[in-house]
Amino acid sequence: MSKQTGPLAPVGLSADAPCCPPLAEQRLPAGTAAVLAPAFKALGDPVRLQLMSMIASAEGGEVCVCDLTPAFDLTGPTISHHLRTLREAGLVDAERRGTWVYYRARPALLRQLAALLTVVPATARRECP
Amino acid sequence: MSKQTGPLAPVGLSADAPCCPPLAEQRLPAGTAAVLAPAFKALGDPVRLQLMSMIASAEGGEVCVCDLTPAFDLTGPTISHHLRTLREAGLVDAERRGTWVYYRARPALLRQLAALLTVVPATARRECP
DNA sequence: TGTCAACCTAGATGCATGTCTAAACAAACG
DNA sequence: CGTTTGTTTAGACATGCATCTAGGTTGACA
Repeated sequence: MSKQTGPLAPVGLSADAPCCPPLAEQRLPAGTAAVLAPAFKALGDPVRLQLMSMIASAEGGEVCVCDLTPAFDLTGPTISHHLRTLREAGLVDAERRGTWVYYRARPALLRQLAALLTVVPATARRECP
Repeated sequence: MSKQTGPLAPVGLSADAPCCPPLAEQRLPAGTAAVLAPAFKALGDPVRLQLMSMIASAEGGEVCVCDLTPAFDLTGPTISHHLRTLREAGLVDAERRGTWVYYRARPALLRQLAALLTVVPATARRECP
């Protein structure tokens, strides 16, 4: 295969569940767990968590790889590998424009993960307006 | 991160940040990433994600291990290993009462992870109090 | 006290992952 | 057309992890 192995894995359920399937409210089906666990796993590395943060918080919504690489004491290929992991998890998206490649976050899946983790304990219920 | 790598690592920053340090708003410091990444990694396995859901959604806030084990096609030791992983990540807490061991969720860290993932798109900015 | 059940620990094994170097590919520039 | 720079792929190596079987610990109960 000359091109890509897993370009933009569409995750399968990001489209129809935009906001709130909370984890603490009912037992997670095995299928959903199998789909979402890889996303958590992708965030389970300090380097990738920082990369994700740098991409998500970037001005204009995107970052050049050339700005990401020098922020770590790692080689270019290693950063590229971590970016690919984030890409295959559906957390980011890449686009080449001329010499440089730009990464941007995919908020749909991020929102889904956040909603899943949202715990609303009965003792101290707290709502965002 | 100069603490211990031990069993119930108190995560070190769960107490003072109750609500909203969003990932997409500023770059995550390396230290914070190193502390939070293990929690995401712990959730990065389908079995543990389901265990976490079963614990967090349990009636009365706790579950007996004897109710968790038969829900999977895995041996007892394997379930115990996964529960230990969740425990060492600070996501759950265990207590022995008589013959059985009960697990309950620790909402502080869960809230922190959820807040971190909260994406605040510029089009619909949303602020917590 | 002895025995049984629930749960955990120890050690082994095969697969996955993080990192590197070397090399390939892509785009710009002389 | 060749060279230089940015980025990804390929392959290798060491470490980590999910799972198992076997054995240990704890508590209840006759």
